[in-house]
Amino acid sequence: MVAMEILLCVENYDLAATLDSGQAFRWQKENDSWVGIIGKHWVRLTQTPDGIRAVTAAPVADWNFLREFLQTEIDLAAVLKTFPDDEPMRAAVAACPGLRLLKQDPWECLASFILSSTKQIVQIRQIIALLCERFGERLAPQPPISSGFFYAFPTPEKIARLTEAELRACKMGFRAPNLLAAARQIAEGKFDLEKIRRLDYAEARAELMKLRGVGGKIADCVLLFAYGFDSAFPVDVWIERALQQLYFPRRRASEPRLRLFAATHFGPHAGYAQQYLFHYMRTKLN
DNA sequence: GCCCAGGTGAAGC
DNA sequence: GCTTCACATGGG
Repeated sequence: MVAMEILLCVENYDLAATLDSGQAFRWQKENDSWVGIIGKHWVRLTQTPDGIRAVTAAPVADWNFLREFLQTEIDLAAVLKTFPDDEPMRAAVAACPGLRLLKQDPWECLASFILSSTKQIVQIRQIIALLCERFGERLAPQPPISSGFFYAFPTPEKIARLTEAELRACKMGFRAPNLLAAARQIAEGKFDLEKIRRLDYAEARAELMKLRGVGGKIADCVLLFAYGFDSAFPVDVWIERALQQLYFPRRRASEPRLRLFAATHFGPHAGYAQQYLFHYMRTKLN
């Protein structure tokens, strides 16, 4: 039914933690709600006792874009059961039992994580906000009951036509040429983001790593947050610290060694486990 | 000023 | 294989 509002019934879904856990960078808290853009849809999300209430700025005929993005159909309890039964995982899950993985647009996710390297999450948000304001499509009509304007994430074609200087002006520093090169390859049809879906995990990872500025960590983020490869296990400074402290407290393990451990220890949904550990490390007091 | 941030790539052993 | 370094920029 065409409507501007829907209630997605879902249990065990921590909306705030999910939208604010460093997998997506464009969601803003407004009072008790979260406002963001999915594709060209302006959306306001609110956690309710029954699930998640969504309000849009324009009538929507097919709400699957939202179910897909939020991954509300995932049986989280079944995923959690596959986690190893050890003390660190128990603590990480207990700290935030409704944490979920989103399924984002591949280009937005890839571009965002190209911009993420050696940046704090707050700053990644600032860079992406600037990029969208300057080069993203202005979304009309202006959304109700909300402040400011909203923009779509700029397309590869749009970014491909920019200069490196215009990108650097968005404070992205040495990441600018990497984003520009990726956008140009995609816009010119030399790199196919859709093809990634048809590859297995190892092939898909290798394919993404052909892009300048995309190493194993960023490739894993994109595979996990946009393509749904649950086995992808991004190892960043936080996760490296977590694995080192929680699983190898006495001896130092190299990054390849940690990746090997992660691939075998956390099971088929290692990526979910990774998100719990990441959130746990970033939120716990110590 | 100093150190660090959801890293990567190149260069050195 | 492992270690070190440059790379922009801003926050604590």
